[in-house]
Amino acid sequence: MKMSEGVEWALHTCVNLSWTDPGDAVPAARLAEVFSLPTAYLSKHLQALARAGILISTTGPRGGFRLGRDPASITLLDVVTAIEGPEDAFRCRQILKDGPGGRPDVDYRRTCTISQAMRKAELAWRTALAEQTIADVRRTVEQRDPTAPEATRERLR
Amino acid sequence: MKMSEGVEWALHTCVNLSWTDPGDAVPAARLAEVFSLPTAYLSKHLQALARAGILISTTGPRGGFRLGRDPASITLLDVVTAIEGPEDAFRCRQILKDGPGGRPDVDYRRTCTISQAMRKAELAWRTALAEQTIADVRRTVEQRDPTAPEATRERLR
DNA sequence: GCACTATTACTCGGATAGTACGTGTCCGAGTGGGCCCGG
DNA sequence: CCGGGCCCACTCGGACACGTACTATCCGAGTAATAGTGC
Repeated sequence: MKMSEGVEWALHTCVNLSWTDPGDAVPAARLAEVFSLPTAYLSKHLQALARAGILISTTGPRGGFRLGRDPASITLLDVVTAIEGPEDAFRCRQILKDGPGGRPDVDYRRTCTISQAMRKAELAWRTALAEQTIADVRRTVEQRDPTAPEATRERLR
Repeated sequence: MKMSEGVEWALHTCVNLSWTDPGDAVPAARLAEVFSLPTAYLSKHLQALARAGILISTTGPRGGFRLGRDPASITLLDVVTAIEGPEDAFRCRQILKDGPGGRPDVDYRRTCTISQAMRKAELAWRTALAEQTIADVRRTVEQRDPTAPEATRERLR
């Protein structure tokens, strides 16, 4: 069970973008060079964020990516879901259907006790992610390093 | 981010084994045919459970797998960790090291704010898994289908 | 000086290879039971 | 009848292919700024 490292890239990028002027778009190449990331691959992940409405992409000169809405309304769950997709990590294959007494018309993803237990845990995970926003992260970073906003802002200019 | 389906197999198998006599071992082939699973592949996962001490394996005639300890002391987290490994789904690659002001001697897996936020969520997930045991699942199943214990017991004889 | 237009450089976007991990399978080592033989 | 030893079938365990999903890259479509031109 491995999460795409694109999630890490996406989160850092969103925080960085939250320090720029809301109207200004930053090209993927600029965002990538901050962490020495492969530009094209980061771009691929940013496209996913754009499809989810987290970012807004603009083509042409002076184009690039900018935040699609207020950082306080972008949860970590939003970003993770945009990159990883909406499916749960634990997929109930409903093996009870192939077992004794298995009914083809029953949705064991809901009725199977084990499936329920695993879904309960994943719900706790998703809840914890949904409780934290990009704005929360940004605020914590600023408290630890007050120079970060201006430095990042200058770097992405 | 996809969890191995071996987790599902392992959990069902552990519950089934909890209904058999503690002293009796059940071969992997018998355990597999209950859900029409590929024997060799299930066996591979059961080996992992045995290495973790969740199951005890016995070779030779009348051999097989049996629970290594009381079902009440086997948490879902134990099983998941045995199959999936101890690593977190989110692996901080410490991209801050390659960013501006990155220090090579700093462990950003602990200091990075984003890493901390993701770890917080995974901790919630692990906690939820650790709160549920094989005995809990077994009890719920028995309440819904009182015939399950004896039926399974007979099937694995 | 100003408006319009054609050019041009810039950016995203999806289509295309490479790689690692999860999936699936097989055969050999080891073990315990059961049968045979002798006492 | 009983004990011991040998044989054999059974089971796990690790080593070996296959498929899928993540990683990485490239080139083309579209766009907006810009420079040039005519009025």
